[in-house]
Amino acid sequence: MPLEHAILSVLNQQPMSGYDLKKEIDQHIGHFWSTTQSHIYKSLRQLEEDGLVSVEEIQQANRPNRKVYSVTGTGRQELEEWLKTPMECDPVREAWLMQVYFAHPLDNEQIATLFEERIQKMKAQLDRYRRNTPRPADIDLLQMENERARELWQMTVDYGTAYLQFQIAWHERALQKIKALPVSHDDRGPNGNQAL
Amino acid sequence: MPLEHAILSVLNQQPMSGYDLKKEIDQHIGHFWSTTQSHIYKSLRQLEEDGLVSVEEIQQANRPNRKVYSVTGTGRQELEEWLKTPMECDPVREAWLMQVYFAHPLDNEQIATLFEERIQKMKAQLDRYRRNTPRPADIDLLQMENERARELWQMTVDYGTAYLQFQIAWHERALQKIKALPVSHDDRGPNGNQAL
DNA sequence: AGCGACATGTAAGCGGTTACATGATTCT
DNA sequence: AGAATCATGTAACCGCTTACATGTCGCT
Repeated sequence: MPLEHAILSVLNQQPMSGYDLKKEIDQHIGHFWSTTQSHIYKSLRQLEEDGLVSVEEIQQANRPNRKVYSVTGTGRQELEEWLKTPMECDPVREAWLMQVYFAHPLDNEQIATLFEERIQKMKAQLDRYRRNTPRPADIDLLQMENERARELWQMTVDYGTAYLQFQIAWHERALQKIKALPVSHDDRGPNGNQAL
Repeated sequence: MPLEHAILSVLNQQPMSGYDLKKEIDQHIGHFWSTTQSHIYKSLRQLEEDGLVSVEEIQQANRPNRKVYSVTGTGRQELEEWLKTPMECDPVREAWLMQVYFAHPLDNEQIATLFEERIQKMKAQLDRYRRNTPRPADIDLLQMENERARELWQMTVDYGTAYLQFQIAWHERALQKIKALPVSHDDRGPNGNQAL
């Protein structure tokens, strides 16, 4: 469903093929929503079935034909309604917290290492994020129609850094707590973890 | 996969049935990992197929038989390896950011409303979260073997509040930016949104 | 009489990913 | 010669959810 709305939104700005959609989506919202070719083609088929988009096949010499999709009237209605309906706030759901909760058979250093490695990974991720998302100077290259669009886009970029910084900060605070944890009474020295 | 490891971890503390697992999981990690009966039964079957757990069917008079699952040797090995391997940091992925990015055809007040409604929802969510997760006083009721386990559990609870607070704070900052956004040049007064 | 706890599951669907298939053209 | 770009998809799987099916017991 999320992808279908993204597709609808992009097509509303400009009709295009599945192939183009992939590039457009990667470029504009890829920093918070990755996707795949096959999923796009699948969603496109669904959208067509539901009458939200229409296709025009364009003959091409020397390369595969293109299927150019446009939003229909119904599609535009659906899009408008989606845009105006605030999204649900998903409940907290973090698989890695399982590891924290179930870590009690490990000794403090082992748990600390787990956190340190995650912190390293997240810092690397933040670095990559900053390198890969275009900065204000490059924005003109992604030709955005207006100032408004550019600022909204910038907000989505900022969310990513803010989120990663939050994660890193939380993990660093958590790491301090781990180090101050009472020593496991399961701990029998270097050969611990008898609970496993 | 995440659920399977949670099951393995719980069973490692104490063999039990699928029915009991559901309650145990809800109680202990439900604040960051919701699940369903059917998913548990399915995972249990998978774990058995993979030889990570074994079953013992217990005859009961006057009520359905129970199938009590225990972790096997292989299961314990798998569990240990999982516990010591730091989890991946998933890339940012937030469907609601789509709405932010694609909101440019709406006028400022409409976007602001979207944010305000989300903020309200998240505050309600935070309230519920605080009410529903047991506080330190109640912890003894969930009999946790030791101080260590209790503190790790507390960390997972704290993550939830920290996360929701972060979200709310980000949205509030974003709301201010929205209000300062240049007026849409699509804006034709009260009957705006000609781009839709 | 009706509901919730006890206890097991199946079937279908959802949104998504991974791997694979095809085949011409252009760039290095 | 080999890789990237253009352009379409299919099939199988993943983790998970929703809805449904079955049946007893004890409480109100």
